[in-house]
Amino acid sequence: MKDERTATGGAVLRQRVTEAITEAAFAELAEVGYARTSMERVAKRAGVGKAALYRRWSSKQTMLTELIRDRITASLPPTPATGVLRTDLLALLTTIRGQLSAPLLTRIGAGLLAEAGTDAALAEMLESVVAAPRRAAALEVLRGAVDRGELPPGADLELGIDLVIAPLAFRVLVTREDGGDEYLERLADAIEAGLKATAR
Amino acid sequence: MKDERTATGGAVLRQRVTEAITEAAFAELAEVGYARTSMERVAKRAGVGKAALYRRWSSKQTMLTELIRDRITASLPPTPATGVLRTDLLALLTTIRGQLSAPLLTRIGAGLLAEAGTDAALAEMLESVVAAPRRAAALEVLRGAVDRGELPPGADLELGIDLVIAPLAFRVLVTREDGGDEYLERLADAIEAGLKATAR
Amino acid sequence: MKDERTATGGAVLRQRVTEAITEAAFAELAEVGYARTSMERVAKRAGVGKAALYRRWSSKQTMLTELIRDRITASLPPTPATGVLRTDLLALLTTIRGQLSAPLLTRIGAGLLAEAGTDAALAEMLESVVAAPRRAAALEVLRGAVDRGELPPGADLELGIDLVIAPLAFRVLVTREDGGDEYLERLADAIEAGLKATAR
Amino acid sequence: MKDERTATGGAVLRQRVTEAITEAAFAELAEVGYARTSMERVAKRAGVGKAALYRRWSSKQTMLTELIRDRITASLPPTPATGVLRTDLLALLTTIRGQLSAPLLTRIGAGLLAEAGTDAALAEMLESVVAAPRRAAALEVLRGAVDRGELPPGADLELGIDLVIAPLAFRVLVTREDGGDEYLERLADAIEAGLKATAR
DNA sequence: TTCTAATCGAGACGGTACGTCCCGTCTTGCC
DNA sequence: GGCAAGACGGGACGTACCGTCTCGATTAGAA
Repeated sequence: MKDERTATGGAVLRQRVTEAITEAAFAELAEVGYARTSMERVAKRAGVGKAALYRRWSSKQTMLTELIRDRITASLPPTPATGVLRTDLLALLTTIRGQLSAPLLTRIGAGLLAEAGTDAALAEMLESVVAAPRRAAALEVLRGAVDRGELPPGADLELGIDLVIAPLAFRVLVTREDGGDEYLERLADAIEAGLKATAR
Repeated sequence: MKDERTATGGAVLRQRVTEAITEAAFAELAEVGYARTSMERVAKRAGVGKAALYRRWSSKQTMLTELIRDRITASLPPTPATGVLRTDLLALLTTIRGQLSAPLLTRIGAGLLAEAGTDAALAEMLESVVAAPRRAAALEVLRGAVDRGELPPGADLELGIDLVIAPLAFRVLVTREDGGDEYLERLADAIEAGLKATAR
Repeated sequence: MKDERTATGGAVLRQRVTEAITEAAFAELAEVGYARTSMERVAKRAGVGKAALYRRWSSKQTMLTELIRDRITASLPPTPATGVLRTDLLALLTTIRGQLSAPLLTRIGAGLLAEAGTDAALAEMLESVVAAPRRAAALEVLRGAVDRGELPPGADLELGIDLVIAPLAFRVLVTREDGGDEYLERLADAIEAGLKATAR
Repeated sequence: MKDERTATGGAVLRQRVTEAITEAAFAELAEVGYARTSMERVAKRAGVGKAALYRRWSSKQTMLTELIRDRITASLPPTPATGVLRTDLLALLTTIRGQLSAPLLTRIGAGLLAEAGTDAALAEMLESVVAAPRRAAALEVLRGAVDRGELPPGADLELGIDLVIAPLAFRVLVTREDGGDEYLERLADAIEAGLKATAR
């Protein structure tokens, strides 16, 4: 996160310590979840003083938010462009399903969302890092289909985005079923057909 | 929930106290959210000893889970049966949107879900009290449409349920946009057309 | 210290806990001294939560100050009244020497005095509980001698008080020699003769 | 103390840095007292890195002990020798009073003494630098009086030393009254008369 | 004058203690 | 026996220093 040096001489947060903390924090998150992760245990586990944590982040919330954001940011979805809507949709749905199914996310996803209700900075982060890129990818896929004439010009692409993301996210994160390949295929079919019906 | 008398003696949990606690708890939930609601503050706010809380519920989780469950249970969605799929869907979507938009739910919804990741009892409660009835209502609407021939016999009704619930929930709880009437209409159109495309 | 009950029902600081803390605190004082005594260790040693300490005293300083004050207050010097100045002086000096030599006092006396430099409440406490009673006892002894004609009417009794207390305190607390019986006798002689020389 | 050059290279502890630290340390001592003086604040105040302090002294105790010792050493009392006991005593008492009244000493005196209880090196320093020279001066004054026949040969000069130092120290450092000139005169009278009475 | 090694400011490091807040349990005396 | 009040042991929070260590920049004696 930081680690860029200051103007003159001066101390700098050490990469090794940051890495040890990061590793310990994710291990705790995986073991006890977002709410029960404690700074004290993270520090102990990383073999580090509590101050090393607070030198990097101003609070527990900030630390977890930032660590998770960085990890999520590292896995942006590519935008498929096969030239066929159904194929593009399937590829996108498969990618998103894979990212949502990551053990970390299923473990802490809801906790993050909950925290976002209180913490505007976290909410903004989730929007910009998690939601926006996926909405953008979905929008691009749909817009391509409109350009190629696979979807009518008046199709409600905003609704289309919701259809791409919401049912899958719901299934994986809330219902905690995995959404098998067949599910994805039928979802892709439904999205395509459904969107055609939304043209003004 | 309780307030049934115990076996011996004449002592019974007093209704007035239970009500004061309930009121205070929801007030705290609304003000500070699920995670930051503390038993200490609820007791103080209710003008009640902490023991009065623990006499009724075994833990903070249990108390909040139970209180919220009772409140949610009180607002089960009716199953519309107008004889026309699109009308039924619109009615159902409107009802669900109304319930999801309740200030309490937007405030603590994600927190509940997060806690459910750790707390199996809460997860089970949410499934049985929140999800199942709404899935059942959606299923009944869709099944009626199949019976009337509005949907083909092979339509994937499980996916249909997701389409009814997920995009709307996502919009209201995550995106925090309200999903206006026009959104509901297009969504209803997309569900109907989409489901027709899922027949084997 | 406290332990008097509040008006209605209500919790009360438990005597047993207070005693355990007191015992642990004096044990720590004896082992590591005033400055290095820590609340954390006192609590651990007493088998008590830190909060139990802070419920009784608002800070470490306050706790130690109050505990020590109470212990000191319990040992007020009696005022000897044998009718002979030299005998009275010897008795008083012996008593004071005994109290100053208590292991606790030699261990923490200077620390208390140091803290008093910063802490006006402590300073006032030391003055009223430690100094004033001893000054009063000395003054009474000397005034009796004036009344009986053993000392001239113009003798400087304020100086007399200093002569009774200071050399002995200095020897025991600073020089850390004990001031044997012979020392006390010569000191008594010097005080008597010295005071006679201060009459205007 | 230091500032002598090392074997190789050109590096030497820089005088300017040492001076800045010294000045900052005494400023902190004066402001917050012995116990609350922190290395961190001294370094910051001196515009110096913490390492600069630890390069010169091995610990906070050592640093403060050494700095204070050097400052005290600079103000040894001269031994008056007027040929008349009472005059010598008055001169000595006046000098000692002046030194004890120095703002620094009244601020940190008790703290030093307290620390000396734990820290043998500090205790030894105080004895050799503070106490011993003053005892020696007092002893020389008294011995001269014995030689001149102003005091009997058997007079208890050890007690005499206590009488010179203790009441005055007590008044200035503990009672925090100043001991006016009249007090010194009566004290001198009392010492002279008192000592005459201690001859075997 | 150039080289070179220790000192410099800055502050991160692992630790220990501070004083606070909340958990879920326990105790007290009133009703 | 329920009740209000709140003390209890325990654990985590975020802060302040301790004495040590790490950086790159400075500085002054030796070559």
